Amino acid sequence: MDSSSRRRDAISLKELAQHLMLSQSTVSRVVNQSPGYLRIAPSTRERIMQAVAEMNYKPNMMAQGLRRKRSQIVSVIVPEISDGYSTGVLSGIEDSLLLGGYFYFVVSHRHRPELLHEYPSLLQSRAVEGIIAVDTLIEEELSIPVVSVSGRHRVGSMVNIELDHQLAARYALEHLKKLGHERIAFIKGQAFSSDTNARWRSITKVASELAITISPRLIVQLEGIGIGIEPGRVATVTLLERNEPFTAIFAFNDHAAMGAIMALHEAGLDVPGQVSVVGFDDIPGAATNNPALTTVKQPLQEMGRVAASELLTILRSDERMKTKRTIRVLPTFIERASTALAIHNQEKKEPVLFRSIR
Amino acid sequence: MDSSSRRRDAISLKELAQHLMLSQSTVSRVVNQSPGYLRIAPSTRERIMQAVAEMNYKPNMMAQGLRRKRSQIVSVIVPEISDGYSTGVLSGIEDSLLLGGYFYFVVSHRHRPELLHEYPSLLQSRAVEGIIAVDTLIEEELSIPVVSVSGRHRVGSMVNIELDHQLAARYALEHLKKLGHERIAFIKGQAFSSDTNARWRSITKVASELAITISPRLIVQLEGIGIGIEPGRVATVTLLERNEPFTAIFAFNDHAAMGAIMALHEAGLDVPGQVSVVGFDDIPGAATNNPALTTVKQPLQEMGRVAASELLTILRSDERMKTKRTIRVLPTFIERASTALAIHNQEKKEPVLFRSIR
DNA sequence: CTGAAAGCGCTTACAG
DNA sequence: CTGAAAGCGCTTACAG
Repeated sequence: MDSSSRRRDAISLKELAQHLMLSQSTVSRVVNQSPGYLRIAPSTRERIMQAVAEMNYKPNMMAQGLRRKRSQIVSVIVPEISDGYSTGVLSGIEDSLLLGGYFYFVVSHRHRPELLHEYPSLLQSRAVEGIIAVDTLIEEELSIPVVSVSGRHRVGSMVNIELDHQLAARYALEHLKKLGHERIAFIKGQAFSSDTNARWRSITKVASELAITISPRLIVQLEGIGIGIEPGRVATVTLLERNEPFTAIFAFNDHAAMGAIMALHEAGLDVPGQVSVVGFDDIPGAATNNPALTTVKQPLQEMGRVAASELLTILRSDERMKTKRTIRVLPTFIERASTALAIHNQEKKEPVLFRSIR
Repeated sequence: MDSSSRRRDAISLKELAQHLMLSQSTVSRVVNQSPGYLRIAPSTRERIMQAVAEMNYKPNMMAQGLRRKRSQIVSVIVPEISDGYSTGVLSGIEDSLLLGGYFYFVVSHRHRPELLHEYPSLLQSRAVEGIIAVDTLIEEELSIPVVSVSGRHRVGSMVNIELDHQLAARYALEHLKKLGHERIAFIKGQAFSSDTNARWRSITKVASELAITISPRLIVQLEGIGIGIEPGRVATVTLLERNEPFTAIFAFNDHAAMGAIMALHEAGLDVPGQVSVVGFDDIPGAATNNPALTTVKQPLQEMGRVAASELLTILRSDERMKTKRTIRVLPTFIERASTALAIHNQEKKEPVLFRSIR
């Protein structure tokens, strides 16, 4: 039986100290390299470090946390964990957090108000040191720092990681304009989605700069907390029923774009032959979608990484009440197969008119 | 300023007791409804409960954990968090766990051996009470219970949640057989994937029952820890280079199936016109893939839910060293657009021969 | 019916 | 250079 397969239960500082015939204080100091650590005799340090390794001593984080009043835990709160968006951000968060010696809880609220309300206090009772809110708006004022990823917070939130929505809108709109699209339909985000308004403002601004007219009859909005592509499909059906001609759709996110494409297909329309569709996010399924999605890519992992390292910075600096600030990250634009030249370009300056589906 | 917007810091049991002019013992007993709770005067109980609500008392879980030697935390370990598979399971896990009053850490090892080795002891030092291992093989023997989702464990693991691989193989193979496919290619899972062997055994077994011959030259295997569809694409390129005729591919998972379709397209082959492709898992992108994937669906959420509730059961029963057991869950079969009648059916009993791609 | 006391496993002034 | 002691916020025998 080699030492790696032998299983001992955790050993305590007290036992370790006894074994070494030293006080807990001394052992604790060298284990943690705490101030005063250097004043301890090198030979003693040596002995201690050796015993730590041999006996596989690991401090009990609950005791440590209780004493130091730091749990070394943060929490990430997302709308829905089985969603490409949250998941990309989470992956980036993990990178930064573990390097900093923190673990994280993840909780998802699924847009249920009770959960959204309960979680902060539940987490507080868990002595969580900070919160990263992904695409969710924290209403209550918390006594721990929160950094949010694309969710502007009235209160609490110290740092906001936000996409440069203006650049995003410019990418998409210039692309469509270059392809000759003039009648562009828009699928706005759900009212509860924290990005919805910021994104929409940028779109209208950029549209006017580019002299693109937005017809109110070509604006639809995602509704319901349904996950997946269904909300986008429904919105597009509504759009088609309005019987207002358009040659392109700019969707709030990739799911909505996929749903739009499904509705378009169901209505017998070709994408991108008759209608071009631009998505947003570049979630994993975007590239393999039918057709592959042209989309504005958010650097999700990077956003997570930045969020986590900002939170750690706040936690390390004792003055918790820093000034609020926003960190802007840049989108990129991915051209794939769901966009093409507007049809009236090849024919005669006249957008296609769709008959109502029903 | 109403009471909901006023922010107080956490109040301790001691302070609460002082305020009530009672001992901590008494207050603790009623807060926790611990044994002896009923012997306390109803009027006292009343007073305490009221104060708890008013002063918003929440026990400090670190102190509670230290004392009770229970952290009320478990950990989920997955290969990669931004992956449809893990994510589906996680979503189910959350449901059960939060109901039981547990929070969970999630860590992803990304197939890096150091991480795989380090995490168990890191988690142990965090006083995690149990581990749910998703598609990952824990090598070391742990002193805490682990339940695994589709990963057979030599050691440690108490409960295994496993798909009925035989039924899965039967679904896929019968489907292909019915469509007239006789020369079926197989993309096996990566060597490190814990499902690979079990699945393959079931496939060979069912194939022989159905009198389907598996040609060794039509077997390829996913390689590398690459994420996404690339490994499947590469494997399929290899397959095509072998120049051995086939009319269908049964892929290890949906990602691989998508990669296979990409490689097939690149080689100028139509799916499902010339080659049918069956996937596995039914991840979110499967339905919107081009073409939409016919696939064996794993009940991922259910698997997560069951895993979590089994773990909670073990944690609640003190006799930790229960007998090992396996819980089998059932797949379903989803027919979509990536499979069709074999070509030799329409023509003359002769499978298409592909020329080498290079 | 209720309380005083010990102790979970640590850290950290304070002292020498 | 090192140690004794207090205390973080709880729970739980033990006692009355």
